[in-house]
Amino acid sequence: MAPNVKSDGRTTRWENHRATRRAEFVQAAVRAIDTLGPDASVADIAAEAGVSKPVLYRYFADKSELHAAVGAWGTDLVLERVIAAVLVPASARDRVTAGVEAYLTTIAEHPQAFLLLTRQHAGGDPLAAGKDLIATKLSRMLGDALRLLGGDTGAAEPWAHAVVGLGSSVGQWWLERRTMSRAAAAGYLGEFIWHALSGAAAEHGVDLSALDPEVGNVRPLRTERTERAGSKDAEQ
Amino acid sequence: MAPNVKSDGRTTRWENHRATRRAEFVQAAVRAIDTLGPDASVADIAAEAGVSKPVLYRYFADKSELHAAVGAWGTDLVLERVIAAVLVPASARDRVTAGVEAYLTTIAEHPQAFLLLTRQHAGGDPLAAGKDLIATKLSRMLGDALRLLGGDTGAAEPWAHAVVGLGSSVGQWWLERRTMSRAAAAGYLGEFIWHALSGAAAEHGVDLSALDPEVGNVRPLRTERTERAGSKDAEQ
DNA sequence: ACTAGATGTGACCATCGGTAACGTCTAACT
DNA sequence: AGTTAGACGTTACCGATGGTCACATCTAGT
Repeated sequence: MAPNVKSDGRTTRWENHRATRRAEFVQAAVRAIDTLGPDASVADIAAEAGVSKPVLYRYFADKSELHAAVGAWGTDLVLERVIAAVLVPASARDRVTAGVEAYLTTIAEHPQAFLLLTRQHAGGDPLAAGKDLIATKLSRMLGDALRLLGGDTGAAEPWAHAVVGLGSSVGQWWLERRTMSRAAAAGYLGEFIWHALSGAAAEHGVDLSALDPEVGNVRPLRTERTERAGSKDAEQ
Repeated sequence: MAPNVKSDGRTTRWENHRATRRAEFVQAAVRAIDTLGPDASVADIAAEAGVSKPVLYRYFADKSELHAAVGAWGTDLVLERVIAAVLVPASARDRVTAGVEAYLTTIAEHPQAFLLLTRQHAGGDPLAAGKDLIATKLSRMLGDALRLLGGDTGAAEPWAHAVVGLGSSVGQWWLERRTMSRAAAAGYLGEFIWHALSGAAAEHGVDLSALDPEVGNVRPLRTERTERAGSKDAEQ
């Protein structure tokens, strides 16, 4: 018999199911967006998932919440890849470029879905889009780094938003007009970010490139896989 | 009889009027957006202008074209202010910060309208939003500067988009959560941009701060106000 | 057997971008 | 003079889309 004799086993029966179902719908949304573009309608997404609209609306309050879920999925994917790339043992600057390259590689896999992330959240909607999610996490990382280095932690937030906006804008540009190879774009972009960060660090008497091979204590970037349930990569 | 020659004084009579009327509608759109937010409907804008929808649609093919017009207006305004601020005689770095401060000041005057500029253009719509306009102009400026300095002109486009995206993202963040003063935000942002550009320049053997007081030939920035002239496709 | 809670659908509503049809005014042409 | 071109303006309507309702069904726990 069931071990959990809460008030009703009939209520708790679904709790597990609902999470997996919701994840399925997010994947369906990603597929629909990949094929139909970021303006895919809710009906399109429902059709892709093989259900009708009201079913979707039982899992997501409105369209923006669905978009936010897609954004969270994309955020996790991008962060995962970028962090993995940055952790490789190399010079600090090369690691920045590697991170940028991983970023471009990832968004190139889902170009349409990525465009959703760059969209600002619609007016009046309190739910934050993917960009804000990444900016918040990055802001925390930068803040920790600045604190360790004895820098001005006030810079963390604006710089985090700067890097995110920069990445989103250049990413979109690169996806739409592929006027240069991924490696070239990553090189230019990495150069830009590296100089911005290392220059600022140098101004405060810290030499970032000093910590090249030995990744000691000055690394606040923990792997920090978001403990969101589910393997997002199982797809297609 | 009716001559087949176009003796159209009747045709040319309106050409001047239409331009001013269109500008009026753009201003009405800005007012409506300022009060109702960036999602103001076409009907709202028409009401603000004191006309009905079909009148608007005689001047703008669709909503995105109206938005593009608002974007062009904002672009001109921002560029005008920033360029004026950058032209002040001071150290190169101070001028960067002054430009950033002018930028923040300008967008703070029309926060809602500014959000329109940050929105990406809708899917399938070939019309570029304000961000792309600025990015294109900035790209040309950077390209000229890089050519003069003997740098790699390939960096112009990605860097231009980087700066624009960075500005748009940080601008939006600063407008929404005013967690720091304008001067502070401008300081951090200016620091970031300055190090990115000067660091890259230094890598190519150019010292940007060398050209501090005398602003000589390294100035491809023309004032270039586009909207007044009417035809904004004067150059590509 | 009964119930809770999820599953599912087709029909429906409200909003909004965009258009059609219709009519008026006025300066320029004949 | 009368005619004409081209703008002015409105009401009413269409179509797509986000979002909801009412109603029916299935299944596991009580």
